[in-house]
Amino acid sequence: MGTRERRQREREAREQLFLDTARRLIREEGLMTLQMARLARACDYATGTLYQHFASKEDLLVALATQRLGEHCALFCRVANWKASTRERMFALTVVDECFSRRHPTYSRLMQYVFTEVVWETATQERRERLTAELAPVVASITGVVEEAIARGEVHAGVLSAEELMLGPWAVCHGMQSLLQTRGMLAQLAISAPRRTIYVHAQVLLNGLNWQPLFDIGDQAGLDATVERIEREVLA
Amino acid sequence: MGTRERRQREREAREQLFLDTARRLIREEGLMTLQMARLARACDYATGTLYQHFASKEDLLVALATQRLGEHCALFCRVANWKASTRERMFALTVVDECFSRRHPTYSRLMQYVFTEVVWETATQERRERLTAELAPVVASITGVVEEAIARGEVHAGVLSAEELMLGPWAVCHGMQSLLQTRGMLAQLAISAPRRTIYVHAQVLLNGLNWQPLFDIGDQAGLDATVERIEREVLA
DNA sequence: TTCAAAACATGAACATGGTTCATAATGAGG
DNA sequence: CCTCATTATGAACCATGTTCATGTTTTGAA
Repeated sequence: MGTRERRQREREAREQLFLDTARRLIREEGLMTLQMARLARACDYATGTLYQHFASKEDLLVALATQRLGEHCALFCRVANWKASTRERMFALTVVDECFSRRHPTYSRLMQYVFTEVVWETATQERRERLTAELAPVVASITGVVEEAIARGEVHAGVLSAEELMLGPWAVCHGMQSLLQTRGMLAQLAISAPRRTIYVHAQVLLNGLNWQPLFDIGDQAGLDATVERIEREVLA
Repeated sequence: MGTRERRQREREAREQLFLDTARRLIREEGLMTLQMARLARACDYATGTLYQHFASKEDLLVALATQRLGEHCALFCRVANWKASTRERMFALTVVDECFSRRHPTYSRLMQYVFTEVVWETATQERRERLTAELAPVVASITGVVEEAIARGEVHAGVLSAEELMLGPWAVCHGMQSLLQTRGMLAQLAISAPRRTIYVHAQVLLNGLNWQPLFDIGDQAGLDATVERIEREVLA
């Protein structure tokens, strides 16, 4: 008698429906106009039913972010296990991250909002933990790449731990995207090729770490080829 | 007869009172509990009076951010005009930024929130423009440093424009601070010395750009001395 | 000094939208 | 078919941002 299980499955399917619909509404009408009552109605459920799944609006947003973050982290893990040099893998993280953001335009805005004090502190502890839990495996994977590079002598960590070391590429990638997406910033600066700028600076940082084999920063064609190869082999 | 002027001055003083009190309330009780009615009451004014200064709550927040951003940019301009090598000045930007964030702990959280779609799009166009206007001089100053370095042959821009080039150090600094302040991130990673990590990566990036004179990344004492000197000479 | 008009301050009323909960509907087990 | 537990419902509730009719103050001319 699988009654219990069937109910459970139905419940999960409904939760997914709420999340998918919320995502659609956000995509179509923006984050700020998302309304709990309208979301429930759009799914043909009452408001109260929605609240059986999510303790608050903030909770829903964190859940939404967690789901996409899961996909995001899965991509990173794939990069970490990619058959390529440690240097290429480190760079591939940036490429993959940039492509993921481009494929999901509302994702980074949602993330930015979710990590805001106003949202984060209002969400349930459980939701917050479930989000941060997504990070653990990816941190482990990437730390693994860094440690492999250190062991092979392809990079010299110096005073930094493996985790402190990987924070650099992460910061370049995250910071650059954050700046470029901030309205009124791109207008201020004359950035003709934002993607290329991100990639170049990612390579610059790795060169600065003396991560072997060094990349010739002036080699535009080589950079394009590398990016193209990563997209082909990792994002297929 | 300076009646007109007196009224104007009183009006500005009141606006400042609102802003200062808002800042205090945010510092004491957090961003999310800030209430317009309570803020007005705390200043011994009616709610409506507050709305004669700020079109909405979001407007108030943008105004608040603009004010601090003004101080922040002034510091950056001071760095740009500091009597030191271009390399030292570029690095000093990171140091000054980090110190400023530390001195004003609620500032970066406010900024993060203000640049959120939900807040930014809700604020008046005028307020937004006034905020972005603060950036123009600082972008010009720093671009000037970059161009000076290029002219002196202390750095080779390659395919990047001066503005694209300066985006790198900016992104490292901003991205690193953003990551470190994101709750549940620091817990995940074992970062023992966040400040040092920021500084090292800033130097790494500049080395990667081949920005002369190169810095010995392993030289912990030299780094400390440089930071100490910047704090003394620029932040005095 | 007086007074009409303009400017301004007030805070109760309003509007919006997140959240709850009394009630109704459902369906499982007997 | 009945009973009871579980779940769905959506109108009512509540917190807060915003407005606006009203009262007050200031201004400048008579």
